[in-house]
Amino acid sequence: MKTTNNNITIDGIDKKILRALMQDARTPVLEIARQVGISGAAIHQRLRKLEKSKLIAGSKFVINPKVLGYTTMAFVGIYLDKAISNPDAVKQLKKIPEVLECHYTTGNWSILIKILCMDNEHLMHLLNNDIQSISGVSRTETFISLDQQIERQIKI
Amino acid sequence: MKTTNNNITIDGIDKKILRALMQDARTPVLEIARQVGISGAAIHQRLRKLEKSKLIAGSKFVINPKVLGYTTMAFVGIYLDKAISNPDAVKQLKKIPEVLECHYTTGNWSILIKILCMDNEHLMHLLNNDIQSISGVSRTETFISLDQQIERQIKI
DNA sequence: AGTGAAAGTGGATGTGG
DNA sequence: CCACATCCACTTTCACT
Repeated sequence: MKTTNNNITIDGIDKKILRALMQDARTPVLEIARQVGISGAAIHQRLRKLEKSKLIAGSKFVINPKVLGYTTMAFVGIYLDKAISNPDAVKQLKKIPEVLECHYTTGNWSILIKILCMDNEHLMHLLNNDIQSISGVSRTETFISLDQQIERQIKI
Repeated sequence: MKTTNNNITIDGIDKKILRALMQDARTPVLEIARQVGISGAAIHQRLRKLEKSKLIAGSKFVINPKVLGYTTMAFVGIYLDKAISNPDAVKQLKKIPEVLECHYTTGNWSILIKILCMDNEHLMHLLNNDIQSISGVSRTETFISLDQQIERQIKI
């Protein structure tokens, strides 16, 4: 029931605390306390330990982009000329708000991005006008996600 | 300054509220109130409206997997035999906790997954023992993410 | 490490502008 | 749609175990 890495040891109680907060960051400390059977103050102490260990990176509100009309997600593999450095390309990609993830990958492409658009037309527009126009981008390969069937964090 | 979609209208104040909470889900309502210059009660009313519209999907604690020793992220494109249905394969993939995302994609592959492992050996083990062994999986292509340079939600 | 209580702060709500 | 005031719940801290 214990997991040890990088000078941090988390036991079953820590895991229960984390699991509760990973589901809902606003779960009251006292409710977690009731669930695991120790006092609220103890939960609080453990949370401070977990924050100090940097295991807890923060908390985020998750918004549903579909409500705003963003319905088309896609992955785009990007080939870069040798002339351009990866950091320069990433700098340009950061300016495109629809780019949600950017990875420096092994394999065919230099860069793999995840991008969220309103619709196919929007995607096409971004590919042609914003991405292809970045200097050093020679070619792209696009994979549209018809359905995201799994979305989760690592299991604690 | 106004954005309208799917019967929901969010103005500049709503956007400020969302931006604050997307950064840190535990930002106190009263602090947001101070920032935008209206009362806490008004913020609260707007939050109820946003929740009702389903724009707010929830809140999550974000944990840093590196602290637990998960340092290798990869994307795996999966080819499926025509014999196997996509839902059946996804059902198997859900049982592998290291699989964080699973997309039904257009293009070469049937499925694209994002996977988080301790190291290359762990990745190899998962590919050979867990993923390749799923019935219907004929072939995979793996792209290791050497560095994730962008990670964010859609801009409000 | 954990408990229990005390003190401070923020969340939730209803009334009224 | 917002402000103010109230009440209640939660967080945070501390002395003690």
